Parts: sequence; structure tokens; C-alpha cells
Amino acid sequence: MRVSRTQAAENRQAVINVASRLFRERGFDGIGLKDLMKGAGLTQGAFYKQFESKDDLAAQASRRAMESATHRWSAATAANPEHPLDAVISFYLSMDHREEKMDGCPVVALGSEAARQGADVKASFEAGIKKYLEMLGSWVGKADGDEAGGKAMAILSTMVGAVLLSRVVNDPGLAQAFLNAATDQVREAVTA
Amino acid sequence: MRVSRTQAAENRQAVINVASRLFRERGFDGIGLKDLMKGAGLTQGAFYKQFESKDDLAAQASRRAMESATHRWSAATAANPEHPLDAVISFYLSMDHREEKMDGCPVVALGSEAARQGADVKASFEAGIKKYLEMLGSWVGKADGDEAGGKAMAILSTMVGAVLLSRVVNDPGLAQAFLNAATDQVREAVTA
DNA sequence: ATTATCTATAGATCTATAGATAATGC
DNA sequence: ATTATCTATAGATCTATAGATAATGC
Repeated sequence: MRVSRTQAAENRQAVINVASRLFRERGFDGIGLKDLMKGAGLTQGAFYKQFESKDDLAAQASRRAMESATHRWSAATAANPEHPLDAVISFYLSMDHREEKMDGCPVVALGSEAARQGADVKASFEAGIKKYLEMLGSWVGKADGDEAGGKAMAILSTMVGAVLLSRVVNDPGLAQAFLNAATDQVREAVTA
Repeated sequence: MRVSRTQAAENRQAVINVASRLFRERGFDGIGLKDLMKGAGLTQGAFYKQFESKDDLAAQASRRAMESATHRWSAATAANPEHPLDAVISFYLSMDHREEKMDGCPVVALGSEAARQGADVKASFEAGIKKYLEMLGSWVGKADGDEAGGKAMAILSTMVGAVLLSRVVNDPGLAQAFLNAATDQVREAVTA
């Protein structure tokens, strides 16, 4: 029954990876430890040798989810280095992203709940958000500095809000309209 | 033990009012029927004569929460009819609003969870969001029409995203920066 | 000898239902 | 006679812990 240390380390990573997706899909309170562990091919009993508590896992999984999201931004810009912002918003502000909660932006999928979590979960989000801002800041026209930082924050706010609103409404037409309006606004904000 | 019909109707409203606040504070999954009913001075057993299910209450409470939010917007503009948008964003994009989850905007407090709820809950949110958009649309400079609608959606996205992001980070300075950046962006968007 | 994982379970809590009670409404 | 609310409880689920097991690591 016991496994090697490397295998145990891999299992831990597998649990974090699974949790980073299932938390986004169902919420922190929407999935229990039994199903989270089952998703990694383990049983509930193995959990507490790997994590201090469910909150501990929530913090690890939030960090992993944000890392995966920023990595996706990097991949998109690498594929289109001429227009990195366009590359990012073309998937971020899309109906596909609206649909794919499990692999989408963690701020949208878990933000409302993260606001009620402890400092560790928030720190995970904060680290990822700063990465978002770094990337956005480097793409806005102006010289770096306070103004670029402000623009980056405004753009990120618009993006996060638009996808959140698109998911909260039933009407797909209204959802699409939010994404379109945000796309226009972001394009204006960079050139302004 | 039985109460009059009018008293029962009042009790029902009390439960919806309490739920609209406690759901925002703790999330749909963060509070049980026992505590919700206790908040209205009743016991758990009375619940199912008033509501079909917890999901049913979630839909009613979401509607009430959005009504209360749009009412607050109206009150703010009534107090400063010359600059209605300024009146709204001065409280919406404030640290006070960041702090007050229980009475704040339901889209921010519950949006991530609402995205996973059924069509009834989403319909409640959608109705309130359309009210938000109507008001914003009437305040943006341009003639009414598609463009004003788009501006309104972009502005609402920025506002919702900024407060959500401000709540998700630990650093109050960063939170304030998101709110400031959104304020600037919204002001630019109306005049543009 | 140590320990990662397993099965099993404690104790709490959650949604929903059942039956009793006491007041309303006809 | 009807019914809004109460107490009580069924049945499921949740987090966390306990003890057994079997393989690793020294």
C-alpha cells in the first residue's frame, strides 16, 4: 500500500491538479474530499498525509489554477507575439471561455467564493493577478509606470467582469454582447 | 402555532430578505436552511410550506438582492441627479463596498456561484443586470442605441470586475488601486 | 522502522419529510 | 376543516481521525 516518495509527490501534484479543475467547475463547497481524491485515483484516507486541511488544498489548488491561467496567456502571446493583447482577449473574451468553467480563469470561476476564504487562498489569487497585471502592463502603449499599471488594472477588471456577467445571464445573445462590449472597451483603452 | 395568512406572507418575505443578505455574505452553500430560518425568527420545519426547495429560495433571494441593489442605485442618483453616474460609482467603486459583502452588489458577491446555478437563479440575476444596463445606458453621452448599450455593458463589466478583484486580493493598497483604475476607466468611457 | 495509502468510522451538518399542535378561516 | 409552524428524524454527505496494511527506506 505504501508508495515511493517520488510516487507520493506525484500523487500530491495530481490531487492539486484535479482540485484546481474541480474547484473551478463546482466551487470550493461543491465538491468533497472523497470525490477530489477519487479524481486523482486515491481514496479519502490518503488526504491528510498530503494536506493539512481542505482549506490548505484550496490554497494550493488556487495557486495551481492561477499558474495554469497565466501560462495559457503566455502560450497565446507566444503564438502571436505581434499582438499579444489581441491573442489573449480573443480567447478570454469568447463564448468558449464562458462555457469552459473547469479550465477557465479562476478569478471568474471562484472569485466570489475566494473573497470569503482565508488569507492563503487570497494570496494564491493575488500572485496570479499580479502576473496578469505584469503582462497587461507591458502591452499597454504608454511608458511603464503608474499609468500603465492603472490601465492594466482597468483592462483586467473589464475582462473579468465581462466573463462573469456572461456566465450569470441565461441569454447567450446578452452574454455575447458583454464579451463584445468588453473587447471594444479594451481595444480603446490600450490606444487611448 | 398557526399564524394568519398575512403573517405567513410577511414571514415569507422576511425569509427572502434574510436569505438575500446571508447568501451574499456566506454563499449559497455557506449557510443552511436552519440558520436561514432562524434569521427570520422561524424554525427549519416551516421552510417547505413556503418554498419548494433551497434552489427555489436561492432564486427568490437573488431576485430580491438584485432589486435591493438597483434600488440603491436609484437612491444614489436621486440624491445627485446632476451626476448620476458619479453618484453610483462613488459608492460602487469604494472600499466600503469592498467590505460590505452582505449588502453589496449580488453579482460580485454571488456571481461565480450563480454561474453554476439553475435557470431560475440566473433569470433573477439577468433581470437585475438589465436594470443596471438601462440606467447606465441612459447616462452615457451618446444617443441611445446599440452603442450606448455596448458602453453600458463595458462599464458594468469594469465595475463588477474591479470590486471582485479588490475582494480577492489581500493587499488593501492593490484593492484600492483596482477601484481607482476602474473609476478612471469608467469616466473616460462615458466621455469618449 | 517508517510511512503512504487503505478501510472504517466518529461526529457534525445538510436537505427534505413526517406527524403533532394550535390557531385561522369558513 | 384547514394549515403555518413546531419538534423530531430519516438518509445522505461532509471533514477529519483511527487503526490496519504493505511497501519503502535505512
